[in-house]
Amino acid sequence: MYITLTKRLREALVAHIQAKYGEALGSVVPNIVLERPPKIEMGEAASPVAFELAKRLKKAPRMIAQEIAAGLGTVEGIARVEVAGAGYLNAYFDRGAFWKVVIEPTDSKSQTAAAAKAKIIVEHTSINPNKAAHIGHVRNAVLGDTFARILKFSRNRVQIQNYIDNTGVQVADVVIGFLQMEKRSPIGVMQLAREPKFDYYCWDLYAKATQLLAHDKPKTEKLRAATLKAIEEGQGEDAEVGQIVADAIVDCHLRTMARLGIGYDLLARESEILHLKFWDTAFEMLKKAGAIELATSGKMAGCWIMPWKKETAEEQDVKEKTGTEGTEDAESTEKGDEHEQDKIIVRSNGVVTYVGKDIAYQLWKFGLLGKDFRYHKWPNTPAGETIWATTSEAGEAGAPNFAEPANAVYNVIDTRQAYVQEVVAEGLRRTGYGAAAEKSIHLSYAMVVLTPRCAADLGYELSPEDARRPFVDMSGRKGLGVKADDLIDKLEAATLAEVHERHADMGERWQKETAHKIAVGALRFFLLKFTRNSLIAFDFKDALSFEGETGPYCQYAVVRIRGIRRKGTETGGETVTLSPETVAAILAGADGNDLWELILHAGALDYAVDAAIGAQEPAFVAKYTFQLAQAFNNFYHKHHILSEEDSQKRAFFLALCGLVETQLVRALDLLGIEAPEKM
RNA sequence: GCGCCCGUAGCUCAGUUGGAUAGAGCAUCUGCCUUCUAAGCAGAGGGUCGCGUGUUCGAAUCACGCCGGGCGCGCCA
Repeated sequence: MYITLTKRLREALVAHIQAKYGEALGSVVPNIVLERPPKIEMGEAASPVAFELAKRLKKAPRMIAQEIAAGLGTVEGIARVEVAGAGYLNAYFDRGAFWKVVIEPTDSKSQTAAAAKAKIIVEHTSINPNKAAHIGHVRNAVLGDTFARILKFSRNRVQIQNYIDNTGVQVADVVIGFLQMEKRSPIGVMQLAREPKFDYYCWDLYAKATQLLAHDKPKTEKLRAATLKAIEEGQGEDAEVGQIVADAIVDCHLRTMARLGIGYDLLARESEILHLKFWDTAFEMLKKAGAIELATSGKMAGCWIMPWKKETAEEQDVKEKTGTEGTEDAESTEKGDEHEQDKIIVRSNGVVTYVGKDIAYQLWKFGLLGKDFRYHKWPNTPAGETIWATTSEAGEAGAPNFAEPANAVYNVIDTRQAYVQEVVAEGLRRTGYGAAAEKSIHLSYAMVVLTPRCAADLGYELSPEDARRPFVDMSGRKGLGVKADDLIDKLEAATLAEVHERHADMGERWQKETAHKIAVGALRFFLLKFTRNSLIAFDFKDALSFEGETGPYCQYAVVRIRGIRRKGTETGGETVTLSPETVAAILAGADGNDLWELILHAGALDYAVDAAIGAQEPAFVAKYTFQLAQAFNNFYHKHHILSEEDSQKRAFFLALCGLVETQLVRALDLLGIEAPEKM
């Protein structure tokens, strides 16, 4: 609701300013900034636009503000506009009218509007299927899942894809571990893959394998290359074991993520990108468009590369005109070789790199490749879920239209891959799809790292240099990291102990379910409260905290409301109808400010969601949720709802509780958090 | 060396695109459970927004330069 009013106000201001000062301003449209004033006494929305106009009109800002305030006329839902300070325009909402809109249950007509919106793809998780998921992977999945929920809330049609690199080096290393180091047969691996915690087994094996492979480089390079080639081509025991490992690990990842309420629509597998010749098609497109070229000399001779220079289009124009392009003698430039940043797309042995495959995949997402996968239902999905996967065998009927071109694609990938992601987008651009390149959005985030102390707690011996550093990277190769399932287990144990203490009378199953919800709330909120750019230095103490700015705090506010409403319906059944006048009277003046601020905040979820999408920042919704819970707790302590003497006031309080509950539950749902009935 | 990100309270972080007196949580200290669940609330202390110079009515926010930290730059992904 907040966004509706500010939008209306902005439009009115633009129209009025254009009409009144249009001539003096010429074609310049002033930037109408609307902000929240620091105090509620100053209104709900304010604009400093008069300051900007003052320059052009050569008049005092306060004078201009007064003129605007006087001439603006009425705006629906806004009671009045006042001038404050040196020239601020402060708008005061009609509190009663706001309440009336916000308290009405939202109708279902928004559902029909959803169908009209364009399709958006969110790709997230995309963990190499060769080991257990760690907390860094969970940050990726939680960010992607939450952003997808936010997009859906804003009535977009969202398809969630999880890219499975089942033919990469990481899988190859584990295959080497099983076949060469442990001398297992494919059947032996298959049996092992059915055991619980297969992902944990691979976690250790992968660390061992890379360690061993690092010892004897020349020999292992060959072994690795051969294994990788066999896997890519789908030939022999290597490929067989690779398939077994990748599929089983994907199952593990799906189960882990399902614990956190994270699901997928499609598993897009790299093997199909290869086998269905997606790359071959993309390769032709890139060559035809001149996006890539065959290097004939230098160290990259024989490779297909994408020439790459970090410069803007204008700079390129200048270069073309001045003719500084084409200094081919590499000797003269030596280290500062401008080809140093050229990106290899196809290796000299003819094998395409990850970037190439990703370009093909990205082209497909936008419906530009002219090909499609075949699909089948993924077996062994977690209970209640239907997940489709690509296949190169016969497809299964009933798959959603995955080939429908996306209007926008969000790829949730950590910030270290920013450069490679740029290359992928550039690939689209140079193939002639600039619009798709613009809509190809890298939703980047900083890593989750460990404090040296945390790493020590996990039992890892740090090298002296690592111990001196502020943080330690998690590393699959080193086997260093906080495994997702371990952390969730730990959280569930901690919450269960607490729930048991508080509700010993409840059944065991109920206690476990409640503990689970709280654990998920704690973990998801912990990962979402940081903005994407912020490095998370993981610490068990913070992650296991249930107080303050945490998920359980937000859940607790809902639980309190439910308790009140439960007791309210038990004790008194009197129904009191609230008149708009009564509400307006309650909210009027300074006495009503606190209540009004709570209502205002409850009605500003749309604004938070809008800002979150605009900035691609799920943390905004987490912040909103916490603040709403905080505002409610404040209200809760100030007013005793059920013992309120005035029946009109009590009815209002109860209605307000209902409003806050609705909005909190919605906001929490966007974060993938469910509030329990009691906790 | 080049490129990207960051530097805000003791610690961990917000700060919605340049706005009014810089905010939370944790930690510390002081109060509040016979009243709707204390996973809570109220209050206190704690700041040269890394440093400097600019841009302008106005800068934590923008530009440039330093200082300090992280990441990326492989025929890995």
